[in-house]
Parts: sequence; structure tokens; C-alpha cells
Amino acid sequence: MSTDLNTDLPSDFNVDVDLIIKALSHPVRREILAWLKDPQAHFAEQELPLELGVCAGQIDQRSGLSQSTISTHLAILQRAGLLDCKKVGQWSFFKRNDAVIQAFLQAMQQQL
Amino acid sequence: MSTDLNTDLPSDFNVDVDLIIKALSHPVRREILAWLKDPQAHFAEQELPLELGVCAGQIDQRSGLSQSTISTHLAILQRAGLLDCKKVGQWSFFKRNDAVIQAFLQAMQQQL
DNA sequence: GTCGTATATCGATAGTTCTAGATATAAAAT
DNA sequence: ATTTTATATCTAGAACTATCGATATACGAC
Repeated sequence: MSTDLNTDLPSDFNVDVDLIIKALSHPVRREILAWLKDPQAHFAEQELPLELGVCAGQIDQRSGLSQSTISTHLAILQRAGLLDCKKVGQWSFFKRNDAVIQAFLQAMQQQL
Repeated sequence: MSTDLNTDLPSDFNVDVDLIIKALSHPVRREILAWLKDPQAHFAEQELPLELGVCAGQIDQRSGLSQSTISTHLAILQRAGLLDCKKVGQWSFFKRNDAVIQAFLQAMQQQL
């Protein structure tokens, strides 16, 4: 494909549309992203500051799925660039990468 | 989920985000949608007017995949609402449903 | 060091999606 | 009427994805 009319706007960095759409094509992963949009509303019980991100275990809990399943979903979201992970001790804190999310939305508007 | 802050804008009708994302999560289906964005550029060889839509056979030809595979991909795009099909005699002419596509993009902006 | 806790990875199973060839349907051409 | 052409549907195998329980890793507390 040579239809790359990339205008290189500030937020328009490398975004792998295929990887991202596949990440988004599972409802649980979309739900996780939605929860992380408002951590206060969904993870108020977390003791450490939500600015760090939301702890993987909190997400497990809320989801009803097994720990290993959620860990896999989080890894897929991370590989797609949609989530960032910060490790603190034995914990993994996840937050949305809104720059990538916005860049993806822009890419979709152009490509679709 | 009761997070439906549906503002009912003109182009914001029922759009099944799950069905659509799944339809879009295959590269061949995204490619078909891209081709149909500019039929003149990709299907100039078609004899009947492109305003009708693009004939399924033309898409088969361009794709390199088998007739049955493309027929299935077209059906998936159609069920998601992304394509409309008009039958004329033994032919099926496909075109984009840009209202649905735009509504989907809007839904994504809200939900993501 | 040992134990408990948090997360990631592995291995197996079940479920889904992709693809193609064969068949069915229906219209057009002869 | 028969044949050809266009498309959809069915069937089956291969490839991929989701899920879980078990195991591994790594850190903290004791």
C-alpha cells in the first residue's frame, strides 16, 4: 500500500492499526479501557494513588475472569500501545496511553 | 451497562460497535472498504456504472482470494452495516454505507 | 533464608475465524 | 431447454484466540 498521506501532526506517531483493532476487538479489553478512563469511579478502593495507574489485581477482581486471563488481556493492550505499565515492587500499575488512543482514532478517520 | 449518554445526533443511529470492530479486524476487509472509497481508481474496468456499486466479481479478482472467501468477507461487512448491496440480475453491487461508517467513528470517539 | 503475595508465562482444551473446494441457486445467453 | 455465468451457502481442515489451572519469577515481610 502506498496510500500513506501521513501529515505528521503532533499526535500522529507510529500506530499499528492492525494490532490496535485486534486488541479492541475483544469486549473485555474494551471494558478495561473504559474503566481506566475514570479510575476514581471504578477503583476507588485502591490504596496507592491512582495517579500511578490501576493495579492489575484490582482489574482481575472487577472483571470476574481469572488472574492469568486478565494478565494476558493487559499484555495485549500493552503490546498494542493502548496501555502503559509501571512496575512498583511486585505490583503492575496500568494506565491508558491517551496519545496512542488519539492517534489511533485519527488514523481510523483517515483510513476508513 | 447504563452509560448510554446517547445524544442522538443526526448521524448517530444504531451502530453495533462490537460487530463493526470484528468486521474491521481483518485486513482484507479493511482493504475492501478502502478500495470502495475510490471505485474509479480501483475498478475502472467495470462496464456498468460505478454509481451502482462495485460488482462482487471485480472484488474477487482484485483480492487474489477465492470467490467463496470474498463472498463471505462481503457478507460480514454487510451484516456489520458497513456495506450496502444492490442486486441487479445475477450481479451484486457493493458500496460503502458512509452514514454507518461515520456513526461508528463517532461512537468510537465517545467510547474509547 | 522461608513464606506469602502479585504478576507473568506455560500447557492444555474449547471455541472461533479463515480459507478453499464443492454444491446450490438463479439469471442470462444460446 | 441447455449451458454458461455470478453469487451464496455448505463442509471440512487449518490457523488463531480465549480461558483456565498450574507453574515460575520476583519482591516484601517475617
